[in-house]
Amino acid sequence: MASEKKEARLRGRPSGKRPARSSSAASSTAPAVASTGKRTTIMDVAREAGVDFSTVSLALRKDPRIRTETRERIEAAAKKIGYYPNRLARSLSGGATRVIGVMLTEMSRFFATPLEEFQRVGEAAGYTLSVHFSWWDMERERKGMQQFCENCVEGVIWAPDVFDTSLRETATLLHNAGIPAVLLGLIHDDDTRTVPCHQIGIDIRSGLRLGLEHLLSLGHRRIAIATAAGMEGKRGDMFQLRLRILRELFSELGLPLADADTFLATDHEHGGIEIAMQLARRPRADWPTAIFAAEDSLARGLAKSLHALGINIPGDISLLGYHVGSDELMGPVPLTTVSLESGNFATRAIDLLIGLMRKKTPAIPHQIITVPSTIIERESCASPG
Amino acid sequence: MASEKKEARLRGRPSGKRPARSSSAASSTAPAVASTGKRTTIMDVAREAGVDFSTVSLALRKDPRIRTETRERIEAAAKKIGYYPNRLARSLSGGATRVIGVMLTEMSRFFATPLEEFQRVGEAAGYTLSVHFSWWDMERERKGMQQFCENCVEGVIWAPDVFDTSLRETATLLHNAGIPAVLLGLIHDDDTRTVPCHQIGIDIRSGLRLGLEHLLSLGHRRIAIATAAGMEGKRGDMFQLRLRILRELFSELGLPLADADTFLATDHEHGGIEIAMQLARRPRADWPTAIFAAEDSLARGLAKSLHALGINIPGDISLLGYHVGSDELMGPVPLTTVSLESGNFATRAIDLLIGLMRKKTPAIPHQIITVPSTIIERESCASPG
DNA sequence: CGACTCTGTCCAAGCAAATTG
DNA sequence: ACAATTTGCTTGGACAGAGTC
Repeated sequence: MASEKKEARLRGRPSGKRPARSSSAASSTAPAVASTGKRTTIMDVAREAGVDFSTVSLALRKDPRIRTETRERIEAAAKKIGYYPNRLARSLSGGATRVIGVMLTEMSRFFATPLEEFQRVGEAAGYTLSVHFSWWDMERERKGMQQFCENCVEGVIWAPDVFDTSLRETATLLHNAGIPAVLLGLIHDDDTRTVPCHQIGIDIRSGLRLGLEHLLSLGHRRIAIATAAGMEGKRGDMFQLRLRILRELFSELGLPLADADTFLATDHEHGGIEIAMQLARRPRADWPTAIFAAEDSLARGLAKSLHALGINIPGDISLLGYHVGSDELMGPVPLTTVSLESGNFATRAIDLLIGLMRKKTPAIPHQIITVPSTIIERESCASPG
Repeated sequence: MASEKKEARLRGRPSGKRPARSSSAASSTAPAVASTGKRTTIMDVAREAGVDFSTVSLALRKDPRIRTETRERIEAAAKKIGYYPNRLARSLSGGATRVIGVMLTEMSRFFATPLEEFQRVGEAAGYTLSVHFSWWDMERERKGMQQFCENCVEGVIWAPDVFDTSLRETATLLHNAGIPAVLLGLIHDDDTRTVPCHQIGIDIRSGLRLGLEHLLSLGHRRIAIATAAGMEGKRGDMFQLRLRILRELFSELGLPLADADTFLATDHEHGGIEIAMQLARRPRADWPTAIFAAEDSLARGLAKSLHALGINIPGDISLLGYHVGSDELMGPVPLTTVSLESGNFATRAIDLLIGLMRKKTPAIPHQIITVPSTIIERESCASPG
């Protein structure tokens, strides 16, 4: 019986397949699956090299127990028959799938750079990305997370965009599955803090406040707001939120804010021209001395438009941007802007996650990191007059 | 010996774990992994329900061989101890991973809608997305595809953006692995056609030609071009290409094209204002009667800018857009545009791929589908004068 | 010469499910 | 409803054979 078993091991699978030698007439790049319909396995390599299949496993992962000469022979055999490992089997046995789950609400421009960043850092650390969109449907999000668990992802990055009570349940789901997770990009109000999950968030209020204080310190007293609060959908909600916070900050700081100085565009990308024209039609004496555009793409469009209309930045008017993504185009005037500190917050998120995945013990007291904003002074803001 | 084996089966794993009953004091949502560090398996459910683990396997997939009563008992037990299946094991045994690999060059705005579309259609068909970016690095692309193979994805969608000889090798790699693939969005010149892979592509030339012919048929004889050929990077290359083709088409159609009527912006999103201002500064007699903006985002910005400057579309000038993605915002004037036929070409790609994955035999003669363009007539184009 | 490391290789028990008799 | 087998790989331990004291 023992010999029969050994025989089976050498044959690989029980099907009466011809020994590999017979394929020596084939081209050097063996069409592993396409012809036979069966993927080549470690057993095929073992047969080809004349060793036990476990030796192949050890050799291919450069285990010191295998002599160099033997290893090279095995590697040659593997290459010859076009073998590559089956990660499913490897993961099932070894535990690590090397997959990170990424749960986003939608593929907005806002997440483009973060997503690339997850890939860049993840790839360097040997991870692959599994991406899922929820479209703000919490049930879809939960199901996606469930799939992440079933697929044994090793970590999850998660940007739900808005607070919802279901976040707590989802976080618990992940926690029970032993999967470290990083919640990305929420504002850190009290509700958010109760979600039991590591968090990297943005403090919109303090960023906007920083911007206003910067303009105040330059001597501006009549500051206008430009935002795309007229946009539809969730994106518009975010601009609405910024507008609301800005209004609160104006009153906190004792600044007046005329309705005429609250410019609401319907589109953050192409809305700049509307605002520029509104401004241009007014008598110069009735201009604010600075505009705080609560989104960089709007600020860039505004800069281009003002420039095209012959309005000088910052000579005639100062322009301050605000952004939470990464820097992009400069436009006609290098834009002074409120920016997240220490580069990209997406990088911090993926770095944190990879750290959590490495040490198997997920620190129970969840880190809640608020990425502070900073002013990047370029050329679009100056003192008035 | 047999009884010993049975004992092992019932115990599940060899570690001297306490029977599940002892956890009955725990909360209803059992913290499966978080406490023990071990995931609950089908064996745990079996022990809880007092049946064999294979019975659990059958019951959870509603096999008719299992009595309803037993099944319900098993389902209750599974729920109680927080069991969910391990797809790794399921895939290893059953073959289907239900994962689609998506290989993109970068997370540009261009791919946002397609990516969401892959998720939407894929999710409906029970698939999950594994996303990888190559950043035009063909070696990185090859490695990513290799990983897709190792991870046993069931299909690949692939948008390399530019033709490269390595595409042939990569296609062969996938073919040898028996993984159906759809190559997305290349122009179908002769080089592209030699890549042994199903393809869904865009015929830029015929789309642009259609646009020009539409303007001609409306009576326009002096047509301007607007494109963001001044942009940097790969995106700029694409606009350069459109510009080159447009120039060729002008000469083929015997149309004059003055340099003054070739508007080159440096930014497709905020470039509209520059062009609008250039136009506004000219005497009215020196205007073209129509502008063909070779990218919808540029066209929208241009529409907004012209509108803001008091220039009437299409009364004063007609504006024709061009796009290969999905429709977005309308702007001040609903834009007449050259669009891909039958909706979204991304949908066609994912539909094709899912079809290929279903029938295991990948049709050897590769389909090369060129998605034709069509004119969507809205309100921004009219006859001149 | 036997007890002793080493080495290089092999064995078999896993991993968590599906499948089939 | 159960038992046995299968999937492809990892891994700790077993086990020869060579080298050392």
